[in-house]
Amino acid sequence: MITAFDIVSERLEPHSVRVATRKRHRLAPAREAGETVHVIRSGLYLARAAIPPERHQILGLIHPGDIVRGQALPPLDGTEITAASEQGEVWRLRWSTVEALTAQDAELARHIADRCADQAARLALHNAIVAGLTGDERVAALMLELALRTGRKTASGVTFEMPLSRMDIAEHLSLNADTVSRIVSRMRGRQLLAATCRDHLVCPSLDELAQACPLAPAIARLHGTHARLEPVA
Amino acid sequence: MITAFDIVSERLEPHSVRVATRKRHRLAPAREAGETVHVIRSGLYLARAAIPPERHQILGLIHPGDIVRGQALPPLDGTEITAASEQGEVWRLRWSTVEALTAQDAELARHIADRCADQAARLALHNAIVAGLTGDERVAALMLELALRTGRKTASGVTFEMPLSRMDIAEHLSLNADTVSRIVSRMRGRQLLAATCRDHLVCPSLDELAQACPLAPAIARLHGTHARLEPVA
DNA sequence: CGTAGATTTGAGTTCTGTCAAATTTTGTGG
DNA sequence: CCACAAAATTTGACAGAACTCAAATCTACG
Repeated sequence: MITAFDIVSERLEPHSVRVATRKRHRLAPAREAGETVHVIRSGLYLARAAIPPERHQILGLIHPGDIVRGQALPPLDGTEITAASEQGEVWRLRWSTVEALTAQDAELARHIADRCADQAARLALHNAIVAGLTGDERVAALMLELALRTGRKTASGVTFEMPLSRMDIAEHLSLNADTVSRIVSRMRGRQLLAATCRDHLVCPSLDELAQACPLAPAIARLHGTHARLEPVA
Repeated sequence: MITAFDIVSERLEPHSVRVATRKRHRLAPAREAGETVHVIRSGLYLARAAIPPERHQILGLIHPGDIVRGQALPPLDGTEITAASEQGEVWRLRWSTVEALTAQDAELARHIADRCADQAARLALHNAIVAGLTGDERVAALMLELALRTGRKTASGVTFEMPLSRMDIAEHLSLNADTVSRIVSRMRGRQLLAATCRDHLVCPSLDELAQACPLAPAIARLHGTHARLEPVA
């Protein structure tokens, strides 16, 4: 099956610079002169910014398939994209190149516009999550998102990578690292989550996790019920 | 001077349905089948959604010039656009129409893509504001945004329309209506704001208001230092 | 002028943040 | 492979900001 991801990849690849990243690798997007686009191929990334004085804020999670142009990031100091996963790959190119290509290729233009709209919807949903839910519900939302995106069905439940530190989670969900720790402990106690090795979690039941988050249906619709999670036929 | 707004308007007008709105008028965007686009001509609008059970959340403020396609809103129940201003005008058309037009017109495509990127940047900035600032700072951020967008220089300072109720502000900033009331009272006490008639506020000094919000520079960059606010030459 | 709705304000509660100490994990060198 | 230092996480005690509930005002409008 040819996906939108494939089409975008095929068209942009010849004009892209491949960047292999390791954890904490930082990409510096340009907003204006020589505006850049980053196309995420694999791995999880974070858009972050500094809030004066001495604070950091995660603006959003960036997943494979996402297309991030510099102008779509706010003009905050220290705005950058950092790799959360141990390894990942990003393609970098200039927005002017993308403009030239989409002017010739309506299909590409459509896929890129759709991608940007989806990402805007995710940002808005994240607004709703942070603004409208309790700490516990927010953490459940994040776990659900990662489980749906990267989880794999195993004997004990859905196993997924958790590349974010407590501090990252806190900055993403507008909580405190200590509070996040408490909430995760509580969730382990309620059997909503279990740790396997470090950096990996198991969710025994996605349904129960979804119960813990009022906005779970919307998260599922935007992050997809991944094929890997379906019972094997 | 021909602005991007003019170009977009000129091209889309023949294909649009004009909608004149009054306060609390609700527009229902379609996400999928017959996906809609709303082009804001005048007035302030709110994107809102319901959070089960019995809660509402404002996803973002929508200003004149903004282009809102259905797919850029999250798939939450009760997602809609409501008019905040007493009167406003919106043009409604189908996204498929916009796609057909942009395929023929690279300039239009560029302006629309830029607009969507700016709006994404605003969403991300709003994330940072709600997630990273105190209640007082958030309210200052909102007041600054509205003052920059719609303010006019008068003898006593910058006068601007405040079409949002305390409840709206609370839902937008993730606070409680009572708390918003307290914060605004405190700001009046500190001379950061004063009320003229109902629905209108005066800010004696935008600089002092900006001092009260750590992210003021980014807000100013995204919402512009409006010409009306410049001292008359 | 009177009523319905919005706003303001007070009192008490709860959740989360702050700080500090204990514990676990990770990375490095022997 | 083990020991040790550095970093991250967990947990407790306390403080503070924001929420809830309720009553008092204020405003809009018929």
